[in-house]
Amino acid sequence: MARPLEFDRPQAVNRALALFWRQGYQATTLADLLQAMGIGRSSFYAAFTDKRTFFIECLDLWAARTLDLLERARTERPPVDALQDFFQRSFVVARSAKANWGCMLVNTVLEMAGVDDDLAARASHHLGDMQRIFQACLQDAGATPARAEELAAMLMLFNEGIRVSSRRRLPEAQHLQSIATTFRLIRGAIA
Amino acid sequence: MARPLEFDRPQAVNRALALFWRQGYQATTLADLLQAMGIGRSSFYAAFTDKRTFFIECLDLWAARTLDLLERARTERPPVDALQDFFQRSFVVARSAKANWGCMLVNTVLEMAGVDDDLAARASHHLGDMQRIFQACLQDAGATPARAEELAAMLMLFNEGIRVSSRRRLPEAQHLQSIATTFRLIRGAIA
DNA sequence: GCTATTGTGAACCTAACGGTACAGAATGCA
DNA sequence: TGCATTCTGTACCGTTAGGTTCACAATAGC
Repeated sequence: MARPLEFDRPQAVNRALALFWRQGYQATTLADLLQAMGIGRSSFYAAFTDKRTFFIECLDLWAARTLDLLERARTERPPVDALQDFFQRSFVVARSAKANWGCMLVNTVLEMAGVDDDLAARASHHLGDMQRIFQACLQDAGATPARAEELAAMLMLFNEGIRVSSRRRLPEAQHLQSIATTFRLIRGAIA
Repeated sequence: MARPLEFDRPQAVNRALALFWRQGYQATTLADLLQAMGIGRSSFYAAFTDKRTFFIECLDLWAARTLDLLERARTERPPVDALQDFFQRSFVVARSAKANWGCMLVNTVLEMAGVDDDLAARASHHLGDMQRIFQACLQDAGATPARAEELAAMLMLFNEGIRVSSRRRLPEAQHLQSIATTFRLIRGAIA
């Protein structure tokens, strides 16, 4: 038939995702995206419809990867260790990649609430999925369903908080300390 | 000499502040501001220099009011009650005013980090001031300085988290529950 | 090698942004 | 009443945003 795509789609999406993650939806212009992805305007619109649709694709991808990371950890370690590792790892990885941009879902909720409620709701929905995995882990660790639900809610609150805090360029030791303290409490509350 | 200002400056600032608080800096256009404030373009630029400068004025005002609220509560109630009331009140007020827009400082940190780092740093600085009051309250309540510092950090994390959570339009009971649970832990950790 | 098909780069479009210029209206003072 | 001062409404400006158009280039099938 005709020519194949000339650019590496997954790679281009990854580069754009990093931009959206760091700068948010509004502050990321099409020119930014095109330069980072190394493609032209028409290729972009042919492949991704428009900026907003593309942002949703990136957001969903970010969520899927994060949930997958969590689920994978759950099969490899004791459930609470998996959760604690999930938080710690997100800081270690962020530091080595110099990509301390928090949680894209949290960022999106705060940026878009009151501006584009559908986008905010979508991000919020993904956070709900995350919280459900938290709850499953805690239940696996022996918490009663009611207790697991309560602790999962607290853990999500902690997640939202530390992702904000991590964008404030505070000493990193504080964050690791907070994680340690929080999980000491969690472990105590399960028993 | 000449004419006095024809508009009510504090009122105009309040109305603009509400817009910035709800929509953030980028999503709030000059046209939005002018309409809400009920003034013309030239009056705006004569009185407030430009959009960014004006945003800083609103941000600082929001912070000053919040810190004042906190300090005032501190003189009227036992220190930990004052803190707990501060959080609870922010939800009660927000509900009655249908203004559940979280914390303008948290919103700004997340919106501007990586976009306008000076603005983000300014908001972060105000959060630091808040945290110092948390710490003072906890110390007044009998915590050792080291313990007060640790708990104040956790309380700031909780603040950042619940302000994100409050923009997700979740059932409000969950938030009041979280406040109660958190302060049960705090009180336990002081003793 | 010819052609139908499809991806691409560059020029272009409209709308909206933040910000400025300026004429005129409203005041205080003589 | 006349003048100097200053605040305000409106028109305007350059820039940039997201999005479209279209001619051309590159491929696969014959």
